[in-house]
Amino acid sequence: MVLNFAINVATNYTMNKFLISIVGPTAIGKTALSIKLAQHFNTEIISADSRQFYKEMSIGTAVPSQAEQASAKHHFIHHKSITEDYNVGAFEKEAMTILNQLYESHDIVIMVGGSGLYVDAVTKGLDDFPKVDTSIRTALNNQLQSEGISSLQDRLKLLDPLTYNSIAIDNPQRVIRALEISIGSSKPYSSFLNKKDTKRAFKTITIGLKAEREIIYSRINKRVDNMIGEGLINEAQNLLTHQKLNALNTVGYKELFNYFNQVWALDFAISEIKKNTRRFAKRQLTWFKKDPSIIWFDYEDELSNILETLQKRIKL
RNA sequence: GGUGCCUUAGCUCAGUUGGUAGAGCAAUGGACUGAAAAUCCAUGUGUCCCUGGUUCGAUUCCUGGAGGCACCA
Repeated sequence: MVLNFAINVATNYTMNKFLISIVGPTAIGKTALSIKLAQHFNTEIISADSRQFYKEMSIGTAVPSQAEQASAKHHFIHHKSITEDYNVGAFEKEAMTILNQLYESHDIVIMVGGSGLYVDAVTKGLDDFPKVDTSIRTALNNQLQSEGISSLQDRLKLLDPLTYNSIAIDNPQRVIRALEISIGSSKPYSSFLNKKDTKRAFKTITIGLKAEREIIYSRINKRVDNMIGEGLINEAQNLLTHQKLNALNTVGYKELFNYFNQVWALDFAISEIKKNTRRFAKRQLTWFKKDPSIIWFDYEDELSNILETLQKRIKL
């Protein structure tokens, strides 16, 4: 205990590495800001966007353009295939590896992304869970199909009453996740929680971009139209054979699959993309709103204002 | 110009045999520890077109008006 205390004091005292994390709803201008900051601080960018990982998707995920990627080095863009299994835990580990490498030659690194869970995985850390066989999840999903959620709930109540009482019990993904860990490890899911006292070797400064809801929504509508103009329909059509993959359970693609499968008219599919993107933005706002450490700026604020705030907090 | 029908939530509409109203969609609020652009939970926001009358009481019935649609001229 005494030793741990001493180490913590020592790391805090010498901490002079910074992660500037940029968050906010989709289509508000995070990418542009991240590149300006990367250029200003002569550093690189970590992307925390759960769909920009996949190299088969570009237009619908609003991946930074070639020019943008040329003006600042990006990590975690197009580094995985949609056919690979990928998740937050793997992302956290890879991100920490890259960050440690970057901090050898940089004092400041930029992170940008709209996936709140992935952002928090880097800044706050996740608990360690044992790896369990994927067949368990498959079996649980089959059980959900054949017997309904209540049979899964009953099972969880037996294996992990603590989790049964604390999670959103109507949410199949939560119930199945808790069950697969409890079954696969023979220990309750809850027994793995809050075990890790995460200490990062860098200090995080989080910048949030905000705008009136109406402005966000009109930017979303415009962006979707632009995506269609840039060839999203063709990009989605080429992925139709993979439509069942989790990576393609993605706004912009799943709606067009309904068009290709002759369930929806094209105009309707496009308006659904807009609607689902609006709802996505709303969920992002809900996530980020509750983090009191975020320093918010209007999407039209001058870069100099943001830099001024950052300079005050960065003491190298 | 005549006749008929319509006007209620952001949209499409239901309804009240007279006691100030409710569905779907849209929207809004929230949750979130390896599916997270995923998944799940909660919420009805209203000059019932205007005016006058009847009535204890009118969004509902009656008079007049406005707007819309259809048909006839």
